[in-house]
Amino acid sequence: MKQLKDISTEEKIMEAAKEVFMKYGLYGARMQDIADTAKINKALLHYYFRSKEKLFDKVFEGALSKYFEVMDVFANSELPLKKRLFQYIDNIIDFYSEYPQMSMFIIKEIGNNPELLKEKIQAAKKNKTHRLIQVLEEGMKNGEIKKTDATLFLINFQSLCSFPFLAAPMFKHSLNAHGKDWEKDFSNDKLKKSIKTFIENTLG
Amino acid sequence: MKQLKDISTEEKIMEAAKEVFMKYGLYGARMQDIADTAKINKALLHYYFRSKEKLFDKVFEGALSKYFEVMDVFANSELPLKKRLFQYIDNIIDFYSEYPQMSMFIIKEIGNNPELLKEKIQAAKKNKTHRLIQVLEEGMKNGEIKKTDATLFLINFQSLCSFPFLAAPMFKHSLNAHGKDWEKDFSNDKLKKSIKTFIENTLG
DNA sequence: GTCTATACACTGATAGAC
DNA sequence: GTCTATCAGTGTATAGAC
Repeated sequence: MKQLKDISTEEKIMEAAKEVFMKYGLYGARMQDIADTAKINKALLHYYFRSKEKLFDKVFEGALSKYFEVMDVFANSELPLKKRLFQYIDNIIDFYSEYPQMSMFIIKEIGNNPELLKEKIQAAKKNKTHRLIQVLEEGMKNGEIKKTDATLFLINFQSLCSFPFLAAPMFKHSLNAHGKDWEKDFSNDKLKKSIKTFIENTLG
Repeated sequence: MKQLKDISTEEKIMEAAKEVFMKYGLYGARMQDIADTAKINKALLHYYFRSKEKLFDKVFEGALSKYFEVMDVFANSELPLKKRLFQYIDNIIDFYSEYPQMSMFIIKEIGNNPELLKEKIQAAKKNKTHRLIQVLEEGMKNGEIKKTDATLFLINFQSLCSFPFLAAPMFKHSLNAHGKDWEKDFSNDKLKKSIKTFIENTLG
């Protein structure tokens, strides 16, 4: 059984590692930077996690499962399909709001090391995205929603949910630089509503 | 006046630098990696561009202006507003198709160094996004398009155009892993059409 | 302009005191 | 478990031959 003290330091490291790895990626991140952020010594990083790669793996694994665990709520529900989609929108937007860099981090690291990470992704994602497409196609078959390209719908759907948080820094600079106020113009509720409208228009 | 030989090597470096910087970012990229990619010696990098930072600046500047220059086509045209939007969609999708990492690169680097890059972004973007919002709001005023939140529309619009290319590696793995064929299921034309449908539904 | 050799700082990682 | 000191390897950058 772990002691409270152990958890504290280990989790301090994990939190710091998450922050730094998400910002700079595997190769760009510096162990010193992680240690400073966690307010501990560099050597402790190697004491808890043997190497940079191992620490990164832990962070990446955690990010992946959190990322896809939101999809469970959607897949397991017994609500009507469109209600499930709406609920999923609420959940995923709230999730991104809390972890704005999550999506970017996963995409970027997968893009850089596709082979290395393949198994992890598949393990975490199994029965997630796949099930969503399946459910969509079933819903189209039995007439619950309008017929459309399920894959393309999924892409558009994920785009609308994810990109605003990825590109927030850019939007912020761009809008603020021209007198517009991002904090005022953008809100999670507005975004949710607009994505729901997209669903209504696309799936009827 | 530059000689042809000079341009050749300098551009070889720029191409290689673009590739490596986009993949790993400013801090993750290695000069050796850039030199290898350009098939030249490491010392030559410093001969043409004095430092890593200076080389990065050149790459980032080029990326930014290319990224926003696509918007010019939109802003300067005298076509009806919706036709301009449709033309912009065609252009930006073709552009991302050629430079899939461009959007990610800019977003990521702006996110990491907001202060450092502020002026460059503003210089490159001036009268671009701003003008687009302006044009949209004018179009709503004179009844050419349906009234809606211009900022939120812009976010959704950019999301639909950019994210599919950012997340392509993830989508690819996810779909291929479950029997679906990304290369078959996804095409630029399908994406263009779906975004145009979004425009129709949103702006009437 | 292009290469080799090298200076010098920084990085991940380990040893050893406490 | 936590720290300081330190090593080997790699990184950016420069000097100098051709």
